[in-house]
Amino acid sequence: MARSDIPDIVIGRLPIYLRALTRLQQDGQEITSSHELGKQLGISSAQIRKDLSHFGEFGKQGTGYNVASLSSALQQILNVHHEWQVALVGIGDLGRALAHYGGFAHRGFRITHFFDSDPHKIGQAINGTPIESVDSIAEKLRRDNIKIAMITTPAETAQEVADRLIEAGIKAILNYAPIVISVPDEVRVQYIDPVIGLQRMAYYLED
Amino acid sequence: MARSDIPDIVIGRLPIYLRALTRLQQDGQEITSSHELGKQLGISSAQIRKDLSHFGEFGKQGTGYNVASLSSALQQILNVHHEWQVALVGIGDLGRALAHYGGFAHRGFRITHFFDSDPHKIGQAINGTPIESVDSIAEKLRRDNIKIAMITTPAETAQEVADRLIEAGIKAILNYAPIVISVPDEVRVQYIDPVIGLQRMAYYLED
DNA sequence: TAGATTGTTAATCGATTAACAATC
DNA sequence: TAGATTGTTAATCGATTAACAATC
Repeated sequence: MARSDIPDIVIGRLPIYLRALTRLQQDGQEITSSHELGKQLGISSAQIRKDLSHFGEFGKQGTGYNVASLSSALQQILNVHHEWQVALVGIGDLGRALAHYGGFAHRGFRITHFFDSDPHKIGQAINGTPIESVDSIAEKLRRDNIKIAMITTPAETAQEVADRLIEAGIKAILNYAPIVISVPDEVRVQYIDPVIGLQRMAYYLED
Repeated sequence: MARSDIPDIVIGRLPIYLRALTRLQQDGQEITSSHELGKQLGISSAQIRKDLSHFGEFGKQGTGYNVASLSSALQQILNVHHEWQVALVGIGDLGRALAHYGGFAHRGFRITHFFDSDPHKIGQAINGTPIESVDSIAEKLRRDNIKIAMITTPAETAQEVADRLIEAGIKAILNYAPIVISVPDEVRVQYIDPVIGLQRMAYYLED
């Protein structure tokens, strides 16, 4: 089945499955089933089987799935079986926290490029790598063929930064700035805004 | 229409609308339309009108919506017209970054309680408020009637922390730990894991 | 009045789930 | 063999969109 024929909502669940499988693997569990996974994730077993069926047959009737091989298959499908280098723009508290976050390493990503516009920050080292000027984004990212970037600037500069990243050939942006950015069709954007999640839950709270 | 009759997916878009309206308001724009909002957000105008229609009539034919009053209406609907106090458990780099983040203040939330299990951190002040022991979660959150919490601990302790929070009467959890936690039906959980977003986008990248 | 935009209906589209034959 | 679980089909369910009367 062609890459573009598979619903994006299915793609969105694959990383969740992968995360759960990795955890099972760490716990030393060798076999699992769509029922067990579903119960753990709050997803129906039928949905898990249907989702996986878009990509092939990974299970064994009567038994279930081998945790290691399904995990490995999902890594291949998601393109995270090797490590992507990632650029980070905006070195504030959040940017630094992400730079120090150990959770990227074994899940397919490593932040290798840091950019900021503040002359006081440029030249400072993070994880041994110097922070560079946003003016050099195009040059550096093209040189190293970087395809993924994270934006952790204030909302006011996020669109401008996005424009520079796109000019530099970036194809995937994780945007922490609380604003929707406009990008060409071939560039993907994911958003992280904690307040969106909080407000969504506040709706259901008694006041 | 009753609270529970409205699809959660609709609720999930309201904070996006509110965020865009707040921005328009800051820019001094007084009137907008479902078409303008939709174009900005990448959502169809029909969907925006349909979503809003669950809650009443907020526009004027031929004109559109008054930015200030629609914004205010959405704040009321979402229950963020007053400020919620929020507890934060896990004071690592990410916890500190959230504690210093200025973006909660005018969107309905303020972090007022900090917890950690590390004796070296307990007693330290953040924003003038001391970090307290996770052992005092139940006591402190019940005393102050806190309903919302954020978890920024490692995955290993997230479920245990969630259990404590639920025991303390918390009804909404924003979970930054990369693990699905199990909670009773009356408790809502939202997840933030940057790697999930990165992996989802990696699928579409050429390798 | 002419133009624009809402709120709403009905049609379309797509996602989820129930059920089961196949089979380990 | 009996029990369990997959992969898949068809039915159900729900969400999105097109279209338009109402009306500012």
